[in-house]
Amino acid sequence: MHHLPDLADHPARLHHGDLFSRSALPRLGHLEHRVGHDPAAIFGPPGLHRAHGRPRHHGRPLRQRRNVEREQRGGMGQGSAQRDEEKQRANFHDHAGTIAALRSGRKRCYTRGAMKPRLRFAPSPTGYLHIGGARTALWNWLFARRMGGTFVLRIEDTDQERSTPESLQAILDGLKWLGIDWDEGPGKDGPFPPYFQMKKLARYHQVADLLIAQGKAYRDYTTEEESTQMRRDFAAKQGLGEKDDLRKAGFKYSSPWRDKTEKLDKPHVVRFRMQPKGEKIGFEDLIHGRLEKPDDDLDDFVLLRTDRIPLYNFGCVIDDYDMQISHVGRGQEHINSTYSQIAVYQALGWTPPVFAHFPLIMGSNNEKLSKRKHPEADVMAHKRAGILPHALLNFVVRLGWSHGDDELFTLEKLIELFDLAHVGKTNGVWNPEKLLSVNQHWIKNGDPKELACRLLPYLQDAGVTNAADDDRLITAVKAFSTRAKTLVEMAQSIKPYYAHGVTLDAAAVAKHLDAAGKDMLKVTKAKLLALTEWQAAVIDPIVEVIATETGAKKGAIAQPLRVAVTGGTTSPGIGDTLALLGREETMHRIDAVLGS
RNA sequence: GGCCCUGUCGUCUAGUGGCCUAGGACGGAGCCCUCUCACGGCUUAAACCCGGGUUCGAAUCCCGGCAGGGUCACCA
Repeated sequence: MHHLPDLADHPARLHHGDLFSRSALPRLGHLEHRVGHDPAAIFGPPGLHRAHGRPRHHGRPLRQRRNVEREQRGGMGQGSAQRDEEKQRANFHDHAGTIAALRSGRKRCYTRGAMKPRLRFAPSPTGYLHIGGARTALWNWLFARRMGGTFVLRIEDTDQERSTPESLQAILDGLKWLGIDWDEGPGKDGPFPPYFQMKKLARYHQVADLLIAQGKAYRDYTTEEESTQMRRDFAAKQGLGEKDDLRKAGFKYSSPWRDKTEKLDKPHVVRFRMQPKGEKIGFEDLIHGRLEKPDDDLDDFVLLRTDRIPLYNFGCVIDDYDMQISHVGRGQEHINSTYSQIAVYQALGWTPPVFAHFPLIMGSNNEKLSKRKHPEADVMAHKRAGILPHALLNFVVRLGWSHGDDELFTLEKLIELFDLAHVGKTNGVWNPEKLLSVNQHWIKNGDPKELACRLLPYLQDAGVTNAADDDRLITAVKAFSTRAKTLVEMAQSIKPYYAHGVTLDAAAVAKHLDAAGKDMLKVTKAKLLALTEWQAAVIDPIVEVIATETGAKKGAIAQPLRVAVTGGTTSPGIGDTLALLGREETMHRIDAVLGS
């Protein structure tokens, strides 16, 4: 069991003692006196999502659709309960209007007035920042930035077994490295704290009690032994063995406490009391359109564990509501849990946010990219491998999203161009070669000065201690910017230029430094000695001059020199190479070969 | 197995009924440039899962197969 401490800079102005204060959670003030009453009185009229403040723009097709629904249900005006439901449905369908607007490129509904979208990234601190999580964060962040909305970081630390402070730090570090910042969250006070789920347990309990009071949830006192016994009984009846998967046989848990209301002084979980009407339950997804399934397919899932800690499907709903999240963008693996969450929203009379379920990122084996099977799933592993943060962002943003034939984007361009309408539906496979080529592009086209700064730590790691963030390094970066796919590679390439002397490659020597090669080297040396300046621009012509004077091929001149000063047959242009080395070191290496 | 989602070159993708003889990018092959290695430029091979419909016309709409993925916890 771990306990997550506050971040050093997290204001943490909320303690359990003031959890119910007005300033902290406005609605909770009334809640205390009104448990058991109509939720509308506590939470405001159903169907009015506070994030938007007022009903949305009513598009004509939608109105028509609603009218059809009304007719099907036999007209309107049958009492307030039904009107509320009507209202709620109407508002619910307004999301479809938003979606239509968004998909058709009309973003006015967000840029005009107070309707700024609020998005969030809600990782659980149970490991490093995952590449899939990073893309989810990026897309949400990009959308928020583009629309002038708010990006919230919420920590879902309710898994007490696996959550660790180290993981939290790792995730924060990963986001920081990528340059994804947040407007509200750890270390950034916002209007709807706290941003750690473990700090608002009382809120979840309160909502759970409300649901129980309304018969929409129940206390389930079934012990673990009893439930395993139920499974065993089922297996026995079906003639299944211990190892058979009960799900495949259609096992469905059914609690004996489902319809009971007594409150016992015994440990229990709180379960949602699913009340299927034999209808479809579903939602409009920004990416997939209408998504639905039969409501009797859902079971009585757990809201609160025995230790009173909420489970994902519960905490998530309450937080998204409390934080007034307007759009939930998350991975496709959450589609099936969304149906359960919709049921909670409906039970509470809350309008759900707009959902967007992103395609998954798959490993080369075409399985969901996982931390265990795919080392490349770790964002920071790419930092260690010498990938530029922006290159990783550029690569990952295109995995499932497109802007015509464009592939390379600056961050500014992404903020300008990113939209959910062009997020695709199909899972994508992680392609390391492409990442490398994107990285190379930004190494090639990045600011050499910035690159030099970034390169320094990699040089340190490579054992180069005498490099500094100066003109020489910038020259080196320029010389190798078209020759390195990663910063690690670049550091390796640059390393020999910061050493004294060089190890000669035997094959290279045999090929280029035979007697003739050495003779040519002497000629070249004499020309170099005569130089008053030491720059690529004056060194390069020497090869040309010797070639015309002696009639030798340029290769016969440059290669012996190259082998002598670099030890091998490949390097940047000979002028750049010598300039980088400096006159003194160049002469030292030539003399070492000529033996004088 | 139930339910849910998805099928365009090997991979990422463009494509929203005629601009498609299906475009771009990575990777592959080849050529050019060239003092080496790169960069760059050019060329090239490579895909609409299958079968039915709707339509004058389908990669695009509908249905059925098939295939892949996801999900079925007191994880998130």
